[in-house]
Amino acid sequence: MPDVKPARVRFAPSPTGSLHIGGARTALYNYLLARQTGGRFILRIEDTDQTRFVPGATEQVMAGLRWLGLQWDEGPDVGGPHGPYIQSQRADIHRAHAGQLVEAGAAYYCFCTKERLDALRREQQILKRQPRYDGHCRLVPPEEAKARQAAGEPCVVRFKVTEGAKTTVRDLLRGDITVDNASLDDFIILKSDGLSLYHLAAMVDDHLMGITHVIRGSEWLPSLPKHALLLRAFGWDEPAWVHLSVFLKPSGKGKLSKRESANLKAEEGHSVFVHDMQELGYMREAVLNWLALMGWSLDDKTDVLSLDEMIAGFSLDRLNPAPAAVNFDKLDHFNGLHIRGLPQAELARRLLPYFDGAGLKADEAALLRIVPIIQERIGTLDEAVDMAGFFFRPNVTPRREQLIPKGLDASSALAALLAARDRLAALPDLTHAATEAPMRALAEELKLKPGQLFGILRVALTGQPVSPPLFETIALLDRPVVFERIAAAEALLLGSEK
RNA sequence: GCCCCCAUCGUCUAGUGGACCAGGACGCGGCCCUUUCAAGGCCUAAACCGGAGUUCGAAUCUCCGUGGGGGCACCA
Repeated sequence: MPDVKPARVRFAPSPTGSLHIGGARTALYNYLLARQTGGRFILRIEDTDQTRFVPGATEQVMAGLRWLGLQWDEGPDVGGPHGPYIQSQRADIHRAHAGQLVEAGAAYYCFCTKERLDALRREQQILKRQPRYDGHCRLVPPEEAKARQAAGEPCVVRFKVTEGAKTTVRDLLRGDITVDNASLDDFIILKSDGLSLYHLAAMVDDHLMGITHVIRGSEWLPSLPKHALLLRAFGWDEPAWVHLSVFLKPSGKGKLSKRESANLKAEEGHSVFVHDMQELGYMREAVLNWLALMGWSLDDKTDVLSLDEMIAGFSLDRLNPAPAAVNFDKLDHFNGLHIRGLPQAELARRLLPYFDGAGLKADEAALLRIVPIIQERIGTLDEAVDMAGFFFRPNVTPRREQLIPKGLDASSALAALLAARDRLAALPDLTHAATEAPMRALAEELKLKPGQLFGILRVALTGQPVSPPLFETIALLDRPVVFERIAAAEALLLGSEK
């Protein structure tokens, strides 16, 4: 194992929506490192901006992680030695640390109004300069600032970025990243409402929670120097920084956006949200496998991995820093692979909710009987309902034209159907072994291709042109049902020509 | 506009100076199997962004372009 020291890592989403695949992949990598090293996986909710708070989002994120099987060791609901794990409940801690920086001269109170700041920004935009704070309140004498702050004058706390210097931070995937401090402005760490901004809150909490590795999205890369500066001002050690690449749209052109992905689910049965995955018939194993391989690889050929195998084989230095376009075809492929890899009883168990959801009275025992004939022909779990729902419906409703194979007309199809019925009726048992030979012989007698005869029966018995193999299907249907459905098809073929 | 990051088949990736006329996977095309649909097997097409260096030798190192992405809030 490359990392022998137990890692303490965190997944720190803001409660602004449901868990999406980008967040899930970040959570996964954090989880893998924690499990591999015998460390701890911490869930922390970053809700310092109440204006963006979405009710229920925290629960949705937790549900998504649980569904994926990424259970956290410390978090809002399970607690832990470094709580609370909801950032808004740590406001006092953040405020005290901001005060500490002010005392140390590393930060200062800023009384600039929104109006002044807006005007400043506009001016800078017109001059085509990078918008940044001009350091106006740096000039307020500390005693005066303290007095004004104490008197209740609205103010924020800004971090004092040393001018004329450069800041270098090491990212595990990208090496040293150096920026000119001039490109950083004196950023705000505490808002006028007394709540911390992300930069301060995250660094204080990471330190207090003993975080050893910060694995997060690359959208944080530009503010990495700020975080390092903050940590250094406190005199704290830096964690190992790992900035993951973003996910791109399937076309590879542009970032995967939630808004643009809204139609995905309805239009092509895919979704960027973990909460949709189960409904769409995906298995957690497949989603995990798919996600893991977008940005990480075990070696040059392994593509099927269980969560345990990922834990065993994960390595930070096999992470890929380049952005990855998501490929839903590949998710489908993995899903099929994992479905086929499931023990039959387990697949039956997992299929049950989909039949329930479709209002079909299936049970595990019945599903277990049909699993052998559908397991290798479904790509998603919900497809089992389309494929085998007819087993659980009282009757089927074939379309008349589907009962008539290419090259035949209604009367010859009918004749074939009735002949097949008579042969089947003569058999004591409708097992696969008993039915196939007579049906093949019949086809030959009627000068039909086997597929033509079988097609008529298939549509009559299942109501659909695509189904599990015919003789296995007949064997699983109750005998009376077979003849009822044939009779119904007969009636349909006898009916009006159009 | 400024700052930062990234760059191998259409896509996900392997590749850490010679073992690469670049390997695997998805997808595509073809063949086989076949009662539909799948699954499975076999095969084909398909890439080192460009240009300068460094080196006996570069997909691998450096620089410059170009392209893509991210970021520049009292958001996270």
